[in-house]
Amino acid sequence: MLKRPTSADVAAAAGVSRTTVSFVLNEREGVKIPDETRQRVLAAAAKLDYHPNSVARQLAGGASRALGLVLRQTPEQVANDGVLAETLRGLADAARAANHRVLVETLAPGEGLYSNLLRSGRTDGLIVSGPRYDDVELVQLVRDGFPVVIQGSQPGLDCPSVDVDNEAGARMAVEHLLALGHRRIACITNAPLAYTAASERLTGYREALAAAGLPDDPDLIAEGAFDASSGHRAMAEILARTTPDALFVASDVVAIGAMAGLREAGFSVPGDVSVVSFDAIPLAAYLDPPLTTIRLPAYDLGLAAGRAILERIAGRPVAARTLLPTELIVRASTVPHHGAVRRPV
Amino acid sequence: MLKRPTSADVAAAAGVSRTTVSFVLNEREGVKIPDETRQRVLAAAAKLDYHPNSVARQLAGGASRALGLVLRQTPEQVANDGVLAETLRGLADAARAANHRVLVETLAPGEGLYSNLLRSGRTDGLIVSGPRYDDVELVQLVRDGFPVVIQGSQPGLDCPSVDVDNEAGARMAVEHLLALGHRRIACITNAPLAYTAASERLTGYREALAAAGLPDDPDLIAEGAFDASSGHRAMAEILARTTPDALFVASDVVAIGAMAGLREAGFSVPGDVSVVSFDAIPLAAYLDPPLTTIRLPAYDLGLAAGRAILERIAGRPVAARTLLPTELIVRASTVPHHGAVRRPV
DNA sequence: ACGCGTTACTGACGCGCGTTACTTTCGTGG
DNA sequence: CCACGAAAGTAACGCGCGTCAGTAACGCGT
Repeated sequence: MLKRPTSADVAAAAGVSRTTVSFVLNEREGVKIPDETRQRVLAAAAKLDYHPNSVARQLAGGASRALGLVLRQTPEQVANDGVLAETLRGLADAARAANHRVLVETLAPGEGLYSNLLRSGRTDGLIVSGPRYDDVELVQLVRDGFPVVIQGSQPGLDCPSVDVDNEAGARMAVEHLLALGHRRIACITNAPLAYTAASERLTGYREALAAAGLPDDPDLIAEGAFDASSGHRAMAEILARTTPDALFVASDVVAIGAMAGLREAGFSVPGDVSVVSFDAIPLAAYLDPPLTTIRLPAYDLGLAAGRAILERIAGRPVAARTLLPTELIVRASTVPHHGAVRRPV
Repeated sequence: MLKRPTSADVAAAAGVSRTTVSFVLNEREGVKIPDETRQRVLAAAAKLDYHPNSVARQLAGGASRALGLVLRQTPEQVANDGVLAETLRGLADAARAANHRVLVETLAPGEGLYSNLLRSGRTDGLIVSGPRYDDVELVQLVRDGFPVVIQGSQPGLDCPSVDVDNEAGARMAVEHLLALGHRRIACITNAPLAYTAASERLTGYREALAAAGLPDDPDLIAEGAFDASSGHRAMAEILARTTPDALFVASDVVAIGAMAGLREAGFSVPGDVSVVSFDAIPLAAYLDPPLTTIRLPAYDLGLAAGRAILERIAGRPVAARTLLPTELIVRASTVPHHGAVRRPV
């Protein structure tokens, strides 16, 4: 592979100085370049197939024009995350609009040193997805004043965060079940409660019940953990204790496992148990039955996170917390309650 | 935010030259540094919280130590790709093992200029996922000798590619149905046939039928297109023409739509129609019925692609084509054929 | 003829680091 | 006592570019 042309080569070919080449190619304002010269430079650059070395440009300019996305999740979480690709797309679009790139680092909890991405100047800012409370590196990074945006939430950390409104979404889901006349409404979380999204969604569930004057019955609650099998297990736990007439599962993927559990126990959905879940993965519309679910605007989430970190990098103030609205999508997995709770066949 | 310390600062603090600092921190071989000096340098670096500026290092070293992943897919494809996250994880792990990073560029077909990633020296090599035949930039890039690896396949392009063995996988799926006694086996593709993965899987289907002495009946074949709704539509097309007793769908996601179509038409799976699909997304095990499917080793695919591009960057020869093996996972959606084809209720 | 402003450019430095070639010091065998 | 080599370390250049201060040429009014 032949050596790449440099701006000096272009300068020589155009018969001008390197400085002039830089001025022309960067369309620098405040500098007058006659059209004749400009054309000569552009022609030379085109003829040589010149592409400015962006690494050198970064060094000279002091910014890397790259955003780091740190996935602080276990491999299982990543594999089961139905909306990660969409979020990434939103982030990439936000970055591209500002002439930045996205650098991805997948790093399971416990693994360290992702902060090198920032401290080494490889990225101008970091978006951290799904951090845990015990993320010491992150705390230090924020304390040192580096541009960081959390995707999700991390109470107690003085750092802007972008998230979907989990609480309102969950409340909306449960209110839908209440409006249909259901009263014994179970809840399976999307993850262990150490995850803020999980505890927020559980809070939304409880708020809706409380607002309807219903008691908070721990028998109706079980913990899921990202994948379908956890939903299956959680469902079995609940059914061993009691029989709900409706179910809120805080994740479509977990809901699929939960519904499998219901089927095995002889319950039909929505005949015996209405089910509403959360996320609105594309598949949800094609399950049997099609899932009523809360739409999580994944693309917008990535876009908002990208815009937030770009603002922070630019030194502009950013809202401490951005909450994206959710939306209820009613499908066939929820139906009105009909009198007594049905018994399994 | 205070200025980051440079190697000169460390040198001053340790009372040595910048060169020595570089030697110590990079553990350069062939250079003897007494332990006392080494410790002094390391201590100074630690005290100043020094992190080498990787951009400067890239400039000096001539390599960016970054791999570019270009997603040449439509937003719909990305959203419905159940294994993209896994592939990305494999790629990121491969990169990390070689001290590289992954830079992601999502670029729908038709949009241009992703080649800047490479030509500007921002990345050392590119992995292009799902390119189309008319990708002029890609052809030019390969012709110019830049390190590129295709994830998928692109016949006619002189460039290493890494893919799953689609043909063998599809053959395995159909052979499984044949072994169960099925004879009227329909096929719904995962994508339009312009996509090589789709046409390869269709070829595998045809080969299996031919090997069993069965005719190639076009009535039994329909085209899917990435998402569940396309599977639903394709299923309707087939059912309008004929009634199969088994079905091979070249994608789990599309299969979910197809099964919804079967249900609507009054057929049960696997009672009336056995279904086997492709990809083995995590959810497949929890559907109703759990799907028999061909496992696509997504993580390994990313890992292999990463290793291949790293080899190419290192200047070592790379196999023109790497095919990863698939695996049949038998679940409840396939059962033995029982005499006559059942009619819908 | 002279001063002054404008136009059209350029020289040279700095970004932070890797690296080569060189210097200085010291121990040692002859 | 001297030559020589190893040990320990350094000065200086280059990577490719952005950018500021500066300069040469020229027009113009007086």
